Amino acid sequence: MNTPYCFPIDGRDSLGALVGQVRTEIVRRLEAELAAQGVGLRFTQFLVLKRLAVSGSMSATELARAIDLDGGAMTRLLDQLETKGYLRRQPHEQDRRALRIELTEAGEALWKHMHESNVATLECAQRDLNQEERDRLHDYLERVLNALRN
Amino acid sequence: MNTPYCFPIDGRDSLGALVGQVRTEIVRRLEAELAAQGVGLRFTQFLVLKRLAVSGSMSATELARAIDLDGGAMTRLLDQLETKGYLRRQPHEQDRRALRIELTEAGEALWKHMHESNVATLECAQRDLNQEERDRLHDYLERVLNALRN
DNA sequence: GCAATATAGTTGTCAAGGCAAATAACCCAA
DNA sequence: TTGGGTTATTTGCCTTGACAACTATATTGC
Repeated sequence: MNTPYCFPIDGRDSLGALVGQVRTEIVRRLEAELAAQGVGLRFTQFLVLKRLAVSGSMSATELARAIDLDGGAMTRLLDQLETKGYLRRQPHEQDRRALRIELTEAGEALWKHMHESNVATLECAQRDLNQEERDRLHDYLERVLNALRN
Repeated sequence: MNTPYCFPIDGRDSLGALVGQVRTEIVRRLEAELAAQGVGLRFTQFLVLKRLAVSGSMSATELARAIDLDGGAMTRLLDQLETKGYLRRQPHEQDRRALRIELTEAGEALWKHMHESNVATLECAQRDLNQEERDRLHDYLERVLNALRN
């Protein structure tokens, strides 16, 4: 019997589409949480401030790699956040090409404020997963990421 | 003893950043696979053709919702894929406002060709996960997605 | 030391996609 | 049936981010 067009369709979304949707929803939710707190920041801006708050000052390139963003986009993102007064470009001690991006007092204070939104969003996302499942999800995602990056 | 600036840092990337990076890498890998096959399509274009091939003809809005894309972006995406000859806009039988987007023969043929790239990419991504882990990863992601969407 | 190469940051350009407005058509209730 | 609200598609406008070119500085090989 001839069965044309018989692909192994699993009805499920493929991993690419699924992680894309999860990311979109996390971004949406976090930006909404921030807006509810009166903080008008986009997800990427949030990531920059978070990284600086968590890991401390670093160069623009290190920052760009840390949040997986293009260097050109980083320049303009730093412009925005510097204008808003949340960070400063300082000269790098060892490398005259590079910068040392550091949070201002206002940036530190903002992060303390945004931290709640961050926790709330992550908690909401993982609401239906127990601790063991959360750990496994994280583990699986990191293994997938490593596999993709070889 | 005073411990200023002691945030509960877990060293790990938060879920939002992690899924974002996974998605970026999957997109990158799939587009590279497609390019290696001589197919010059972007990830989103691929998603549209895949959805049509898997689920059959549907309206532009259904398509947009299925791949989580803005309606305006969908219009322009359909323009591109129609110009390339992979799909057709047909009038909708029941609803004169709507369209019935259907694959052309060329579109069907292209999907058969691209299917391999899709499988290869997913296999690469999940290379280090056994079947049980793959199922769990999928399950967790869908639960996270449902939690985020309420 | 010096030439060749690599890296940091900036800028211009472009495509993708989100949002809002406009138009057309549908649907429901009075 | 008709008026109000909703939905489908299209278009304009705008922001984000990728890529490439450029300058300045660092590093490496000889």
